[in-house]
Amino acid sequence: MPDSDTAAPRVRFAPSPTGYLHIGGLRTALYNFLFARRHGGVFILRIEDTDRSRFVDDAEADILSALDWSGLAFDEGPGKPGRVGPYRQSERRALYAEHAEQLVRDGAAYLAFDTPGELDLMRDRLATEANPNPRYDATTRLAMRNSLSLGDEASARLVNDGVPYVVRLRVDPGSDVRFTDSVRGEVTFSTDAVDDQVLVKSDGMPTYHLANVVDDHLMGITHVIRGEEWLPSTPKHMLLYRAFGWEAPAMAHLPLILSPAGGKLSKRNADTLGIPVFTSAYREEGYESSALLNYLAFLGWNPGDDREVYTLEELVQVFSIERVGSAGVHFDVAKLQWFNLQHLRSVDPTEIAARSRPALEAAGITFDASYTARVVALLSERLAFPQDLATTWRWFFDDPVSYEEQGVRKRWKEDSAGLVRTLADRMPSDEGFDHDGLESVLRDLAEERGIGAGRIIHPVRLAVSGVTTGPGLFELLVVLGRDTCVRRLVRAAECLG
RNA sequence: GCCGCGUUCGUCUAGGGGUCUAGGACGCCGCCCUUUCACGGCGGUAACACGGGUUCAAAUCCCGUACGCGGUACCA
Repeated sequence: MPDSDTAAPRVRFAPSPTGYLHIGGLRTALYNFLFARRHGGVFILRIEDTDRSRFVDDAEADILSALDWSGLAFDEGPGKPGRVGPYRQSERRALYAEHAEQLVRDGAAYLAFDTPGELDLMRDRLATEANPNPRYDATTRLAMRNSLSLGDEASARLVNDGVPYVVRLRVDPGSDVRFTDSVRGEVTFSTDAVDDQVLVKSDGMPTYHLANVVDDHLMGITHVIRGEEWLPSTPKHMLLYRAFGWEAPAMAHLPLILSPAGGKLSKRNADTLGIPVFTSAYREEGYESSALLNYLAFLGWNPGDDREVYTLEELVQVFSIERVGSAGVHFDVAKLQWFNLQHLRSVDPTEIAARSRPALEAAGITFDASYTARVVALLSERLAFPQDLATTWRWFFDDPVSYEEQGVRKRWKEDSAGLVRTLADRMPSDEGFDHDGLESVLRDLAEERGIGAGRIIHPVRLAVSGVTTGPGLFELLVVLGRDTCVRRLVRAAECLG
């Protein structure tokens, strides 16, 4: 329906299966998704697997499952055929070859026979302090082995002899390439600074530059939304569109996600700071996908008002590419965790309980769905992650094995053991074992002894939980149940004296 | 080195010439909730990189410098 409307945008997320889905990649996918949904357009997933030397076998499966987990459903892509497939570049080789041939015929590209060794030699020869990275361009190409320097007959002979070659874009210096970027405005590059980019590698595979332009055109992509690392190669793409005589899609280059330590978020400078770089790790750490997406959406974009907590559906309603910022953004786990807390609040306790099961069982706790759900409900907004039940809140499942030292020093007095024992003796029977019943028993005891309620409340909390923090005392006692409470009170009285 | 992009509290940001003694959120700190608390309420800390212009008026426009980031591959 939307794809039959020519006015509807078509966007794509085009990851390379050279690794698992990076968190920055997820954000790029998210912005593409939001843009497509916001404008009633089509969101396409395209696998850019043209680098067979860096190909990772299960990367595509990881990308697919990460997208599925986060709810970024694509309309067309591998396993979801559309009219412009296939959606894996390795399955589109013939298309690139045809187009590369066309460029060569038109004189916009040429054949180059230089071996990797020869290229190194050229760079070594030409490299100076002032120019450490010599380019293969108009200033150097005539000194190299290509169809321009050798002539058509000579190069045809080489091709016939089976000499490997690449196809390079012929970039004419002396002009400017100008385009409007939706997030940065007008951007200009001089063709003097653009090299004769390789379009087809000697293994016959296209490079990203060729494949991306050919596919975006053939797939009817109207808006290219990608990371800023692509900005410097955009002039090459523009030159290609021009050479093919095609209209270029609108461009939007997203600010990069930076590590708090500086630089792109990578395994090296992020993992060590506790910031996972792969999407799957966020799932494993117990994040809500909606919270991750919410956080990612706000990394480089904001709706312009003070509201920050949004579901994916709500983000679709307010997203606009114009409000995307242009400066690099630092990843902040603390804020992500806050978003997670916000999102977890709206998840049903039964569901959270179910999700905590693996962690509880790994901790040796026998899973009890209804009891766990009651604990979750009691903890409500205090619970940051389902698996925290097995750590921070473990005492809801196992008797405390120790008592927080500082808490004992501060709250456990000479009379505590006696008070706790007395309370254990007076624990109401099953019918009276509720919030009010417990409170009156405790307060009566305080009054009887002529002491403040806190004198009993604090030791009791310590006795049953081992710590000094948690939900309201009476509510938690009710959840723990009479037998557990009595047992823990008596035990604490013995241990702490 | 060269090319490009960027620069408002520690972080994410609002701001698009006067309403800015710069607002919000996270974090942090304090107080309150006389039962706790990582919850909640209240309050606080903290920023327009620097230098020149333009203008009656600049965080907002222009130039330069510094700094950061990206690119500079037969990787994407």
